[in-house]
Amino acid sequence: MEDPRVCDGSNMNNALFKSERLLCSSEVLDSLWITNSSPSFHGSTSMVNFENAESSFFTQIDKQENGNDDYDGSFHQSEKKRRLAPDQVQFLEKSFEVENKLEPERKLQLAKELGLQPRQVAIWFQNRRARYKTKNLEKEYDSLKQSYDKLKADYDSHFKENEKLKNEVRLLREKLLSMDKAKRKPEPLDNAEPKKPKLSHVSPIIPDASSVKSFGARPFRLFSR
DNA sequence: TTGTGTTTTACGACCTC
DNA sequence: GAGGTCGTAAAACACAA
Repeated sequence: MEDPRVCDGSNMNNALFKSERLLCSSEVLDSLWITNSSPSFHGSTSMVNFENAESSFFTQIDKQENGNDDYDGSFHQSEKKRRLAPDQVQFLEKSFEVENKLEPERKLQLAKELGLQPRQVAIWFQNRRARYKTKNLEKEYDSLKQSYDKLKADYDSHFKENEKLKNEVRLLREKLLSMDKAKRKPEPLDNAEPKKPKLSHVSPIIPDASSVKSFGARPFRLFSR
């Protein structure tokens, strides 16, 4: 199996991520963790390259600040679904590369760093694992299909060869048979009577005339006196 | 602009440890 | 019981017409 900490480029919109996604090591993530007390994604200075997701980031932060540590039941009902900001996604991707499972402590830390609900982080990891699995299955399918195609090509080629050889055997057998026939039955000479087969060794079924005559000359008598 | 296909976020049901 | 997968709904997004 492939290392789950791969960079598969699912975040296609983020050029920054594209350029960094080849660095699949824990150092990558470590470099993203902010060691001082201020969360790395709080404040406008951290918001670069938001493209179309402009408003979501602030909304997420607001939610986190108003909510408690974990899932706020009213959150999903009152708010519309919003995409995470590219920066948040990038950070989560890096974290996923390091470890695709999420321990509670890490979940809380990521949530704090990103200004998200811990539940959102958990769900993001769940979905990310699902995407990873799907991608892996596709890869596996492609590889299996390749093997199958190769095997089938081999089989077809061997099948053809086999048919060819079988045909060759048939022709040779026919040739052999006709040669054998020719040996047993040579061509008759012109104007010659065909020879009768010799039947000397065969007992005659019908007795000849002489034996019948002698039998009749001497009448059979059962009781002689 | 709109219809449509794809991706992402979020959740419930169920499973495993 | 916590956290996992799986299936799915729905919002967000991309893009052709």
